[in-house]
Amino acid sequence: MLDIRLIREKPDYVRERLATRNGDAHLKIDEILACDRRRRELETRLQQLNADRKRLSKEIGAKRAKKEPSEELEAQVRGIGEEITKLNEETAQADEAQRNLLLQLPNLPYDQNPIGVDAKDNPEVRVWGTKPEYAFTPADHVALGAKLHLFDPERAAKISGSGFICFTGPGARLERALINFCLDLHTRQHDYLEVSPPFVIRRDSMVGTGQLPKFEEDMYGLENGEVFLAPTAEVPVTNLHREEILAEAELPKRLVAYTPCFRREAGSAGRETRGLIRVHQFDKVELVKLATPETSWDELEKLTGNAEKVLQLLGLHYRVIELCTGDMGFGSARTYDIEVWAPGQNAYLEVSSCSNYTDFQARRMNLKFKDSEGKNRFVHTLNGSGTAMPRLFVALVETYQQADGSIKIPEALQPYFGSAEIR
RNA sequence: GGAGAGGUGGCUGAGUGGUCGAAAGCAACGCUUUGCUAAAGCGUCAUACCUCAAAAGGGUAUCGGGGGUUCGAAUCCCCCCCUCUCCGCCA
Repeated sequence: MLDIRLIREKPDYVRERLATRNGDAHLKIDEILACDRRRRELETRLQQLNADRKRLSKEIGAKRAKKEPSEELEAQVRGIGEEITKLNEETAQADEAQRNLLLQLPNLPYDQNPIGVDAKDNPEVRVWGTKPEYAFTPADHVALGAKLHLFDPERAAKISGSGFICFTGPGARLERALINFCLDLHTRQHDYLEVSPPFVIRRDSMVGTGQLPKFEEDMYGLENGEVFLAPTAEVPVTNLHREEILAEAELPKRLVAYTPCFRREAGSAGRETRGLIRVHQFDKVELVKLATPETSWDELEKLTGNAEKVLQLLGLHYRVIELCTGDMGFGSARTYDIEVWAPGQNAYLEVSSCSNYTDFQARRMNLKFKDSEGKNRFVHTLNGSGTAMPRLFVALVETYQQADGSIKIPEALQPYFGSAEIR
């Protein structure tokens, strides 16, 4: 959520920054400003009436104490009360209208973001490793999975529908090994605190991180839309400290969580539907940071580096791209995507998206810290996958496939997997 | 799921219709005193919003959340959320 004062004071700046995104957010500014003017006008009038009522009610109390008649005053205040009730309603409506407008507005992109329209405009930031070469035509993970019985899409579809996975045997063990490998790396080497949060999320927390109100159709809802399945651990973990005032010394907070992620992927039907690449439920280890505004950009670099470390230790070739303004997510001010090479796809797969949300989410969830001068300010929230499992699984089995159809397990993962190959 | 108890400022805790944004204590911060420490004394010590060019100042709201009764609600009534205890069920 953007600061209404910023919109009020620098509407041109806000419009200009928003216009670099896709969508029509920048066209909403005038409507918001009009709403804000009306809201403040109502509020000022309401406050004046409240002040009158308060003052006169005290007078009534004083008169009664002295046994003086007060009927006339009481009638007058009753009249004011009726006006207040009416005005109260109007003001509440104006408040809500303004909040709804603000909740629909995406974050301002960072001033130094590359300007662009879509994924084609995302600059490559760095590349690690090189594409592996094979003396044979590398198979894709679907073929490898079928041959080695790593997962069973048909039976998963039978119980849950298309777009769900059921890992089996060595595949299930590999999935579990990857989760544990990531958690151990971030907790032991990168000093993140592990949390294991609930996956069922209430509306206000979904609003807090920005999934609601705009993206409800992408979420799995339960209990008639009262609660939702978490689409990412970002939601429960970032909301952990919602409505709190943290001490500056506690920051930055580094949190890591493994959770399954549930996504309806509405509108994605038919796209990347083969295999494990786009599914309704997948495992992910997520990194979340709460930082001061002074350090958040630096923390984003570190967080991205922490996620990259997963791929480095597994020996997987990847590249980091920076999202241009047109391709960035709703709440993000700056995003790096990490894309791992998948030989069987002959393509890079997004396994992590590392973003600084600045105070966008903190404002929605009222998450603050007390700075060294004792002032309460909104924290900056960051998150990034560290990393998303099924695609990491895909890259790993496709990269380490051998001519005989077996799969080698990289050394760093062997203690977790329990053996050196799958055959 | 059933029955009961409760939710007040950073914490403890008083307050059952008026002058209460809220006593008192603790913690914190500042000043004074002091050889240091300790202690004592004095003071400060919630948040959001509105008004104002800004500051100063003024104002409104907030005692879990929402609604109601009333001239007036922390206090009375209703709904919801949360916590605790007991019962039932259960991995």
